Amino acid sequence: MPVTIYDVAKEAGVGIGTVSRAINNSPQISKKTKKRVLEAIKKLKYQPHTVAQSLARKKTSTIACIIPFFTGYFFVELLRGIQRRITDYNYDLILYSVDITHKKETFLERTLQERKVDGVLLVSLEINQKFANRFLRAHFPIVLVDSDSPSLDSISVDNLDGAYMATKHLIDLGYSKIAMIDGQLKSIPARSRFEGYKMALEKFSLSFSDEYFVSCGFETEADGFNKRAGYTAMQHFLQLSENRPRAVFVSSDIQAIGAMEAIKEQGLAIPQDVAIIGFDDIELAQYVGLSTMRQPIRQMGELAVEVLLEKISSESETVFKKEFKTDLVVRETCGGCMHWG
Amino acid sequence: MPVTIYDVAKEAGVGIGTVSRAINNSPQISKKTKKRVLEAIKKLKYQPHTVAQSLARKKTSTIACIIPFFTGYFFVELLRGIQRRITDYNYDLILYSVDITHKKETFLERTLQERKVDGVLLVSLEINQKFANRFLRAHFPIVLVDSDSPSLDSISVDNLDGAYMATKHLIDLGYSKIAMIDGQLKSIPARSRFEGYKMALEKFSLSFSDEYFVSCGFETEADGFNKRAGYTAMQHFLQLSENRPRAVFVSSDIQAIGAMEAIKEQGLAIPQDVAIIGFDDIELAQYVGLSTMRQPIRQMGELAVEVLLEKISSESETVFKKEFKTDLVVRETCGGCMHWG
DNA sequence: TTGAAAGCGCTAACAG
DNA sequence: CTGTTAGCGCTTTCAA
Repeated sequence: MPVTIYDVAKEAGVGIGTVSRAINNSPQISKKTKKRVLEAIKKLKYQPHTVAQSLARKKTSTIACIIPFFTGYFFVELLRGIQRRITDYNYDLILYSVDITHKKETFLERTLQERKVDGVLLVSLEINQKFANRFLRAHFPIVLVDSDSPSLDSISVDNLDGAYMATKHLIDLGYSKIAMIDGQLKSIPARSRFEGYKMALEKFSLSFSDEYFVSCGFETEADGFNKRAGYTAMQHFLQLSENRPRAVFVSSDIQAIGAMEAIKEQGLAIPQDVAIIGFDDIELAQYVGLSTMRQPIRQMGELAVEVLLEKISSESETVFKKEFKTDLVVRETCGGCMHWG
Repeated sequence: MPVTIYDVAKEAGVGIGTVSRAINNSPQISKKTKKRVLEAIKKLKYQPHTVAQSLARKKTSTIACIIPFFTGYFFVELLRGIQRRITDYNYDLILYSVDITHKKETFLERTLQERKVDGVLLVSLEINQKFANRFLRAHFPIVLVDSDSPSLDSISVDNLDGAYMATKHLIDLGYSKIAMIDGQLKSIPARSRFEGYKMALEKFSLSFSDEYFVSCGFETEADGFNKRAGYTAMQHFLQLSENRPRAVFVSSDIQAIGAMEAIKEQGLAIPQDVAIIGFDDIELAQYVGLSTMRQPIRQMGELAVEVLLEKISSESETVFKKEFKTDLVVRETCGGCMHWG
């Protein structure tokens, strides 16, 4: 039923090789015959069969993106950037979403083995050395986004710097009892943000106190970057009553929103009683007036695709590293700078 | 370099057909040889090449999802449902995201021609009869989600009923000057919601007035279901000053949020001066206390996959139609029912 | 230039 | 049950 390259060849009175040359803009074909073949193609409404092409070319024009779905806005925005570039380059995107039942290892294994995609984008997920090596050995292109690993390409955000700036913002505003709510420390971004926080304290001669730091390690389900975790962590600080921190740097906006709920539930005001600064600049942030550190999410997605496709086509061995900076977005939750209606 | 079925056959001392039978759980193979083959497979770390399988089987175990990216939460939630089921069934999902530069027709054409996927999920997008017929003629499975077309499978929401219930809720609360802000009327859901609104007015003997209806038709970029459209539409109503509506049913939460901003900017209070009810129940809704009609988004996604895969495997010709109902979620923007802290 | 033929790696029909 | 063989639809040498 479907028309094949043989039908076209017959119609045009040429061999199938010639048809192939015509559709692949091979220089090894005369203008004349090419024209004839193209006409036959149009007449028969022929379309090459992608799967057959993939098999013959050993290339699928498809990449995989392995991504955790819990991250809400960050994920959507990143995917938007990825999609845009992917489509520009005429590639296809297979989406693998990691959740409680479907682990990242499953998908890494799958992409590595099935040869259904030419490369993979691993988003916000760590990769262990064993897998990293397997990708390297197989010369299977992979780029990490919002994550990092020494021997692999990666596009990330300078979390340490962002956390430093956030904490510094609080200090600049005059706060000194500054706490931090972080994600699970097994997460690299979480660790870097912790470092940035401590670095800022140190730089401005404020001492770090265990009491003022919660890492949401009790959240086993995910990475701790969720609303409930923020809520619970904040309750911990509020129990300190008069000793409670007057400002807290929260490692993600979604946690910050949970924290804000806890504060309001205690009948306390933001920022008068407790100031809050988040991280991410998710869409919700502007609605609740949350000051935060913005990540250039879309750009990260676009760049990731560019790097991956470059890797696929060039086979170059150099590892690519790019670290974006974050921007401070001042809104209402830190006080001090309130200059709007 | 990569190990093929021939290597396994040689290692196990059998023919390639036997190897194929072993990996495809064919009943036509003895336990004994199967065991031997499986061992050889393990020893050589053999993995079937998906692309080759696809070509031979004429089946790709992949489906496409064509979806507009502007819909934010609705989209994420739906995709979550889709992903879950897709993974359960061991299928892959290729994502095509429609935006200003990349039109749905491009992707419909692509899926239809390239034979890279076994079926397609068309989300929140209309399909014209010409394309519908092409899919039908090609026996190419397609299911519409949050959309409809007479001859194709579809999973949608009872927008008319939802709009009716929303409007009725306002009426029950005692409002009579009830306006509506809708998306572009070229959108089917927008039209149905308009019908539901009018039907409720009529049922309770309130008269419909042009002045109290704005369809965001001036928004050319997209479907009008966005924040700015809601903001602008609400400004229109507020210009009526004392004649302004006292309640408005807004066709989507995101527009409702824009409308709420316009109201607050005028120094008016919600719901005291103007009550608002939305549609969708996006995540933001709960943060701003927006009463709204909830759509069972995740379930729609899951069902869509089930229906599509069923269609792919069974070749049945019966068209499947499912219409979910919406649920009223009462929060703070309509007044009357405020019974929480 | 062009046609013929040999794969790409696998499935499935066909003999035995 | 199992091996052999003929495709699946295309790309790519290799001669001519």
